Amino acid sequence: MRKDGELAKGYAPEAIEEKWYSIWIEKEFFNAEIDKSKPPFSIVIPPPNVTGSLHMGHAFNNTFQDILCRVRRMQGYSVLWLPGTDHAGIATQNVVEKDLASKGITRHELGRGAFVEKVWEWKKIYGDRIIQQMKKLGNSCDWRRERFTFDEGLSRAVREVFVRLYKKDLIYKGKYIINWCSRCHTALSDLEVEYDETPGKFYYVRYPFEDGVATEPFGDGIVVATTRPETILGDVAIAVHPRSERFKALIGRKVRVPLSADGGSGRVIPIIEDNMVDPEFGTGCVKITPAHDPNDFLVGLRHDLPQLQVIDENGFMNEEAGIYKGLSIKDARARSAEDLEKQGFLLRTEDMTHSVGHCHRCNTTVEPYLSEQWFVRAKPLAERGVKAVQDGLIRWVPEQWEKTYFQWMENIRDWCISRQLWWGHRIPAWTCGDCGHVTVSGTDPTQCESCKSQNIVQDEDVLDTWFSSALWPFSTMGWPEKTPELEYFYPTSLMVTGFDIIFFWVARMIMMGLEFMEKEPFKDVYIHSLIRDEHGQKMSKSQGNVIDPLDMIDKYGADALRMALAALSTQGRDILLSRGKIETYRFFMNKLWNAARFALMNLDDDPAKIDPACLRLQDRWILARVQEVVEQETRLIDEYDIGSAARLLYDFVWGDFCDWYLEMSKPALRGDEGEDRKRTAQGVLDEVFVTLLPLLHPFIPFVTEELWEAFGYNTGSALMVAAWPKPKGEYRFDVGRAMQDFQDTVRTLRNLRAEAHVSPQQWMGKAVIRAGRSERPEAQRPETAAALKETLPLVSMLCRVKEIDLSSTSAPRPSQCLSSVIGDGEICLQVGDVLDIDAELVRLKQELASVEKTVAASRSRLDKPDFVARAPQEVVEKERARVAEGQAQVLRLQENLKSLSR
RNA sequence: GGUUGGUUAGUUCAGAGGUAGAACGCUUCCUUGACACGGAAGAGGCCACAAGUUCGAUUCUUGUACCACCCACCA
Repeated sequence: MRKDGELAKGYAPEAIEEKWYSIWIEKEFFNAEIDKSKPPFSIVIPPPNVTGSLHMGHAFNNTFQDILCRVRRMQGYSVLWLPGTDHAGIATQNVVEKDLASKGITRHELGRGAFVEKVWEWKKIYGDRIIQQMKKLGNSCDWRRERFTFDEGLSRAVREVFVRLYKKDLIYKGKYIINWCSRCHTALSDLEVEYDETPGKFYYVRYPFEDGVATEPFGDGIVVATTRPETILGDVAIAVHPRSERFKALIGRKVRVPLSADGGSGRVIPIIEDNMVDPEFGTGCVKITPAHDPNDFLVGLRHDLPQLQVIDENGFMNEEAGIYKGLSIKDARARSAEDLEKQGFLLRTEDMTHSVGHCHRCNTTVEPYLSEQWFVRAKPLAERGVKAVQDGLIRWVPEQWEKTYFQWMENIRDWCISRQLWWGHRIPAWTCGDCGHVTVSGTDPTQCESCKSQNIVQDEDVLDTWFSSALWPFSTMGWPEKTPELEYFYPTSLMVTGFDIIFFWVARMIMMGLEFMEKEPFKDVYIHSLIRDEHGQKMSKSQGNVIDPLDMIDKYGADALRMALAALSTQGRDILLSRGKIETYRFFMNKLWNAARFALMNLDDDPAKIDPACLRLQDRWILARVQEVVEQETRLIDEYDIGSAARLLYDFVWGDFCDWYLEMSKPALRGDEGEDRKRTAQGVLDEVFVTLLPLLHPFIPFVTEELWEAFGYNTGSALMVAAWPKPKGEYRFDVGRAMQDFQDTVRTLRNLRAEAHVSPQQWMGKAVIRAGRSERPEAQRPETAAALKETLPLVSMLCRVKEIDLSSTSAPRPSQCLSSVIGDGEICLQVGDVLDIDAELVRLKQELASVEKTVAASRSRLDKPDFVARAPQEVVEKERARVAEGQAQVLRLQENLKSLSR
């Protein structure tokens, strides 16, 4: 049953969005069922952090996935879109700590247990909030299956993976130099460090020879350039390049460290040779500080040097630093420089820039720090990951990202997975207080597996949050159990995410999926670009340039936001978003709404039928266009080209359908062309909407669902579960060219009118279309003449011309008219005394010049024998037709000029 | 140092080997029986630069410049 004329004049999203969302939930349309009669389609959502609220990046990412899920559902797939959230170790711990700090509490005052309780409380509030926000967007996730990376099932999966990797010797513990954030008080993986070019200083420091023997060309010591004089206290050697003639004589000699912990004379250290030294850089000699520099650490291992730590985990000088103890790194640097200078060891300083690592969560300078950590041996896992992509098991879209992935995977380094935090999966390893053996176990052990002692203590550390995210595609479906979900929905069909987490997440999911499921975690991985503000800046709270998706939904509706994000998306370029751009798509919603309103005002209760005999040019054209759109839309979606898919619908609805077809359908719908024509025009409207609404639904689910109901199409069920349209052969009419000519005619006539500044109130005159020049048969288009004849009343209506005649070009030309050539004919608009002869002469001359130019261009092409011989026949023909038509137009324009000048 | 992407209208961006498109902004006109969240007309571009391939390059290739991004190194 149609809602006859009940539609409000303007589209109001707030009234319908909530209503439809609860209906969809109530009817269980989002529920994924294991249905072997249908092909599966599955996506696991990139789980947002529980720390904050939904931002534009989430909205974009989710819109993309929802569009794909809704299309596949309509295409008959059994769709699983599995939602959830991430516990986000450091990020969440930081937020909660900050919150506590505002109340004057530290986590240490609370203790580990109570603190973790607090974080859980936080998670409950903010985790729920972000889920609510996803629902407002219209996400069609199966909410029954919502998971959390730190929930019971997933924690079990994490432990299982840890134990299995440990047993395979793919996880190990060791004392290595790692990235340390002294504020977060934890180790970081290489990926969690962001490097910035920072101004610094080179300190040129002299290390005197221990034996006091001066040696040319060095004098009584050698000079080393360093940016970190505070680490001199931790020096254990000086290294030079082995094949450097200049330094050869020095190898094996000893120097004295120019600073000491007690203020006296420094330790004696050897001069060694190592390939790591670049003889061209700095002074050609490097001080070796294994405990505070990653390269020096490796040199130290090669030469069996001691690891002397002088900086502690809080970023202060430690016991070993003696008189410097307690100074911050910054203060110690100044103080060492001062002392070196006083004692004549500092020769000079030099300004320079170098890149300095910062914690990507809190921006504190990251220190290389020596400590015991857990690592994943990444190489064997990465090799399988590379092979899977090479074998075509996983397809990257756009393809270029494959290269980025390979480069990283082929140079992968071991992954530091332990974090000195409280919020996260605790490492399932127990160290024996008696024998020192480490017991790693899936269930909490009561005794040491080696000596059976009960004196065992669990490792304090937790796992990197990405460790659990890496398991997301299968842990969410019940692994390590063999569940029906895994069997039916794994591997997932598609992963949708941003390029910023290819290494953090995508690569690691691939490695873990292959290792534990023996199958790739997803078949396609779509990498989208990032959302920025209208000036191309990253959106951030501190910059104040954040556009909150929830605000936008409140203001413009979820559909407008979704359509904007979809239509603005392009491959390989960031999306610059602004409120104005979203508003554009809000206007589109209103346009669609009003087109539907117009249709409903003109449709009767009983369905109209199309009588093929009553179809006119515009009907055939729009029906044929709809079939093309169905075809293209389906193809674009399959190619994940969501941007083009959205723009195609936008342009079709606004341009072809509203601007042209609806206007042209008005006389028939009014009944001006008889009852049969009215019924057929109604049938065409019906046909367009019944096809168009399903195509639009994945992008703008709310408004289309409302309209589907208003049109009465929802017999039995909702649009959300309607079938995806297929092109209909009976509507493939070949009328594109004729319609094009019709449109050109209308546009030209309107243009003439606008040029003459004649308003419709002032005057509705007569126009004559002169067409069909017999002496130029190659430039003739009989189908156009026929079509124009049929649609002449429409030309008159659209151009607001009272009277219109179609005549032959051999017929006499009307007097006192504006004219313009079109095709092989011309359009004359009789304007009577209003005609400004001088202005018209100028205009005609311009038109003549432009036609002559195109004719000349085509001619020069045709004059080249190579062109005629080598260009495809149809291109040559086109040029010939262009010349012929142009020549006809030149003649006509010359005639007109002559008759006007008289 | 290396990788990848970008350079098209005032702005933001599509685009395709065969005469350059949209949105927003701008100018003029129009409250016409769906829509002023609208309609009509218009102005506005050596498609960054250079060479090559081609009958033909804004489109393909290679360089150059500039802008982004990422990776590595930085004593």
